[in-house]
Amino acid sequence: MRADARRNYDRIVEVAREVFREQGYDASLDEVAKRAGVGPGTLYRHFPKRENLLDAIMQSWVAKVSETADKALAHEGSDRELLLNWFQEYVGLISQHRGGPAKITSAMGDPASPIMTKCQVLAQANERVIDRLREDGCLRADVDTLQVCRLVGGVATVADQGELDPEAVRPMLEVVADGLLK
Amino acid sequence: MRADARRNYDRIVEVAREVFREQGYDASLDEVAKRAGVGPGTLYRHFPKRENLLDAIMQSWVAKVSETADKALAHEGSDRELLLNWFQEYVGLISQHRGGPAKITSAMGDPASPIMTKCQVLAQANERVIDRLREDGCLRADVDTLQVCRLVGGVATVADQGELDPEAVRPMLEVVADGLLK
DNA sequence: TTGCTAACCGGAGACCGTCTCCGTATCGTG
DNA sequence: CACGATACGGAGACGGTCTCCGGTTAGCAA
Repeated sequence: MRADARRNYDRIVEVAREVFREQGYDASLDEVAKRAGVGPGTLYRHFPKRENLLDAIMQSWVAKVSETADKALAHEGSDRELLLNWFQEYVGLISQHRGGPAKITSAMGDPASPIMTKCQVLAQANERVIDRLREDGCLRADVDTLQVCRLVGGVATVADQGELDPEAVRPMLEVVADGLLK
Repeated sequence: MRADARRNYDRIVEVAREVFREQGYDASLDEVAKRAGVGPGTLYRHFPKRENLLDAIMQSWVAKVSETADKALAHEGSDRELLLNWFQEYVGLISQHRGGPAKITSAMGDPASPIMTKCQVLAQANERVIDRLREDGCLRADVDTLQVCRLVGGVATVADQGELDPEAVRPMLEVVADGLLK
């Protein structure tokens, strides 16, 4: 990759992160290109689909995911608190910008999506937490980890679309947690 | 309202119902106008915003909602089965076309949405079921009916966006139900 | 340094969906 | 039948997506 291409690439990713945070995942890509000081052509050559751009943005995100799961697993307290705490972190991780929860949750099971592998990292982080609780024997028998992702993703999605604040989200996560625990 | 206006109005609603069913809630409105044999101007005069059209489409829906709740309440069986059955019906009601679950669930708490009153009907139907179970004393103390709508709506939303089949939805509804029941 | 070529840029513009404006046509009443 | 109120519909402005290709530049080789 040529140096100027590299510069533009990085610039676009940086700007896109900012624009998505401000305006959500539906923001105009031409706007991103304009702010990055490049033509639309340049943007679309580097990122043919919107999701490719999202993929690049999420590069640093995967490290944060694992790290967050580690912290959650180190949590002192009851199983319920551990699970609930993780769920809240999970919601935070996928709610970086508007439209994120829906996008990430649906990409999780879509092999055609460029961000699927990144979503898998999240799914694996979740699995680590679930497995830990399963070992403790406090989970119901038939708990499927992908289902857990979908449930928590669903809560995050409605919260995102309804612009709910975290205080309204917590009780919903409690219901999900209680439904999973023995 | 003039007779020709009435005719066009009805025609548009009928066609829109069909198009939304085929292509989801994001379908092109010009396409709807074209199929209905009217100009875009006519469509947008009758329905200034997309949601006004949805509102008209849902006219007959409200009756079905109450009816469905009645049937669910008449259900023979355990409390859990009653709740689970209602949840499944609920998901079916809001999943008539792609994009429906998200739209309806977020409109429920949005006073600016033209379809809010219709969503309230659904919320009230849900409340009837929840109240009935509360009377039976099988629900946790702090169950909020709006939260229940959001939870089930969230499950329906991820199912809609991930194109999951009903068999994948059921276990998620079970988790929610179990989290609500004592 | 210079010259060359593959790699890259960027903007004009095609395409699509939303929505408006206003000249024209139609209804239905007197 | 005539006339005013009402409604129609299509041309077109607008904004977003994405492509194509003539022009430019980086970086290497001599």
